[in-house]
Amino acid sequence: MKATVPITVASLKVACSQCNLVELCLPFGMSESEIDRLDELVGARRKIKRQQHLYRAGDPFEAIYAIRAGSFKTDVLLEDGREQVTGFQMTGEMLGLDGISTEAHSCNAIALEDSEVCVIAYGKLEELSRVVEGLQLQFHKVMSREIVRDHGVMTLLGSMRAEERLAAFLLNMSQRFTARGFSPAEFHLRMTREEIGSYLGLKLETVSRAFSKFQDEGLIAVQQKHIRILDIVGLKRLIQHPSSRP
Amino acid sequence: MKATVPITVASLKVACSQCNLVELCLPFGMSESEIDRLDELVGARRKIKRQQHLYRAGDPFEAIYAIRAGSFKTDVLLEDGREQVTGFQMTGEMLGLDGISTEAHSCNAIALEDSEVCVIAYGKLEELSRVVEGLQLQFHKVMSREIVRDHGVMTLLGSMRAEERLAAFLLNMSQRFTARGFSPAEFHLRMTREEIGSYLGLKLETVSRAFSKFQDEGLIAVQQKHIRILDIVGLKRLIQHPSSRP
DNA sequence: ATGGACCGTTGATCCACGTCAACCACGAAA
DNA sequence: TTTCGTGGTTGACGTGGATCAACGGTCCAT
Repeated sequence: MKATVPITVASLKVACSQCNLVELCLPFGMSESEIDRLDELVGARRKIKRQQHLYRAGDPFEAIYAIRAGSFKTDVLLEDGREQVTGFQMTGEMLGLDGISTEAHSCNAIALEDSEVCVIAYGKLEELSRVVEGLQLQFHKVMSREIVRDHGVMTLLGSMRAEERLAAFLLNMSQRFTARGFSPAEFHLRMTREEIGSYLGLKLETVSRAFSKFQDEGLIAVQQKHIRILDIVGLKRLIQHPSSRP
Repeated sequence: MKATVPITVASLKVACSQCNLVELCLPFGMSESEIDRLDELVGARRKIKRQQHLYRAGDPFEAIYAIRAGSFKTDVLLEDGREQVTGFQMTGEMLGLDGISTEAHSCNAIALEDSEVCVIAYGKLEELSRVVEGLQLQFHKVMSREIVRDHGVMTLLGSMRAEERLAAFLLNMSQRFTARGFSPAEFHLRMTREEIGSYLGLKLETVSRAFSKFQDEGLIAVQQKHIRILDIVGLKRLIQHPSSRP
């Protein structure tokens, strides 16, 4: 049951086994020995400056990326110039899964701040996941989670009103910051109101107004991109018991 | 490089190698010999009557399903009773991928007509895709395609107006019927206006009105669930050059 | 054939959010 | 420090689609 995969030792500190994101990233749930094998997977790291593209729609697909530091947005541009943000990604999350289906990326990935990603050659991932069972399962789970997440966004866009959407967004951010060891109640958004609006299917003015309203109601404190959640329960209530719905 | 997987010969006619959906379904792009190996994958078939559930949100995840005949919708129910249809699936398409991530299904799958699915035990799929490379790649592509499709729906929900959404929906249906050897211009919808509305983030009245408007404009002919597309180009134009946008 | 449930259509009205516009806050560059 | 540009806030107003309501067609089950 020994693997015969050639072990190209990757440069020292790149190792998954030494990365503190192990619990969020692809190696999650894998055994120590399995994770050791992963170290050959991450070929290189790549730094992306704020506002720069990691990849663009149409680029040939070669690798997926794990965010090591920083954050990104993914978006789709329509012919007539409209932009739809399809997601925000933070450390430990994967980028590029959309490219597998057609062997070309179907959206743009843009850094929201200076960031760094681990480059995972897709061919290598396929190869290794044939021998490391834990990797195969975890990779499938990562893809599946993306599908579930997208269904959540579809629900939000299809059946919630503006304030519910923003409340859901804030709670989601809070939960993801928490998972990364940051405060659940206080965080810094890396994206603009316009980007939030695009993601939530709203105009930036509507986002801004909803932030102000939440502040007036004592649910949060907003100062530009800095958010403090004062009443988590209140926000949750907003989603479950929409104010005025028959 | 021979596989040591136990070959449990599945009952005769169930075989993928004899299924005319090979070009749409999981075996797409695989070699003859690879497809032969698939036959052990499909453990059984299951018939689902109209309006019955194939699985429900919360059900433990054990298998994914390939639609052999009929069609389905998937939906998510919110606490307060709102329903969001997350997709419509036709023959050859896969169901249940959402369940991998948490090992429980996250949505409901309901037959829109009397249908039949191939049951693909997930454990077996994992096992077999470790030895049959074509299967591994194709499975990843299927999942990735689902992600891309969802991004398309998010774009539709987040940045298109009612008539654009419906036009996009009709063109998508037309394209999928075509891929199955049916007419691109004439087909029978299996879902209600309310289900279409839920999927598109609109109320059923709005869907109905948009259908009528398209008919008045000579783009389509509607008679209940029967649709005839009279002007495909006109529908496409509707999406690319939204009528009244600054 | 006939009654009834469900589905679809259409009209009148309402309101949540988009649009347009003015202004303000902050950070980077000079 | 001033200036400039980008991003955020707020107000006034307009509108696309939701809501409410009435009615019509189709398909079953009896």
